[in-house]
Amino acid sequence: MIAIGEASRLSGVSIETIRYYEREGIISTAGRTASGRRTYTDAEISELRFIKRSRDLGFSISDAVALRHLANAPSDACETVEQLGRKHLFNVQAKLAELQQLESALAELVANCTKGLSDCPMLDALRAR
Amino acid sequence: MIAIGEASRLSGVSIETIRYYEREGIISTAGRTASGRRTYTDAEISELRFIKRSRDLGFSISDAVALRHLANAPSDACETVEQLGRKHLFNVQAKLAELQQLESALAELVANCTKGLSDCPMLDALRAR
DNA sequence: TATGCATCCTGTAGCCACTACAGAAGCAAG
DNA sequence: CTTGCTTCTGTAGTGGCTACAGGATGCATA
Repeated sequence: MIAIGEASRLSGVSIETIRYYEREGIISTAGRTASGRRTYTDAEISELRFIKRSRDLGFSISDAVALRHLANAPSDACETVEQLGRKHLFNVQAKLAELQQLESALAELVANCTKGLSDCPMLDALRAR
Repeated sequence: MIAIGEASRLSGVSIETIRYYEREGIISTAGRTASGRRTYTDAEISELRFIKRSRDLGFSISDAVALRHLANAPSDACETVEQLGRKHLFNVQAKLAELQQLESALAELVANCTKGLSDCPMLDALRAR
């Protein structure tokens, strides 16, 4: 019988988060012992791991849930999965581009710091133009 | 006399956010007309712009506030500013690396979709190993 | 003067996905 | 029986906004 602590260790999802997932209906409701402690089956551990992997790939909770449903669907789910994946990849690439721009802007500002072009080039940049 | 709507247009900060900033003590308290509407001076618009630029560079609100204080400090603030900048740049670079990893993992998964190596390679990857 | 529309006000609740308690109860080993 | 670990429920907090509801004010036009 798997308790929540071991479920957490096995899935990589924290105890608090597992309880949160259950509360929010993101995963199925765990069984209980006579004294009220949650128990988990292997299938439920897989469920947790599936959500965890999806989250680690940056999918939102609702996407993760959708993917899980698709994983249990009869078939022809693959196309829908691919669409979800492409949409997410697109968003990730957009965020990546944004972050790269930010990085170079910031790197330039920091590099100017040591050059002593003015009193403080970084503050100058932040001040009004 | 600058009203909040124009302050918003001039600074690029939304009206709701300006009010939020005031409520939280992030910017100084705006003056009021007889009927209770907020009024802004040029200095306050600059203040908003400063916060906006800092936020656009990804600094946290508390960093932005710290930078603003440093901008008004007598001098030798530049070193502290540089430290803050470097710390932030470091975090941004870490996040960037993480996102790049995520992007390639996701891109690979999506690329496999069309190859039809299995029923659905993406779902396979999300399922337990 | 009346009307209508834009702008503004306060206060509260919601977003995302957790995370962090407090206070109580259960369980296993020595 | 005690000690210490685990688990329980319930609630509140995080960051940084954003989105209302319901009302007041300001200004231009008919």
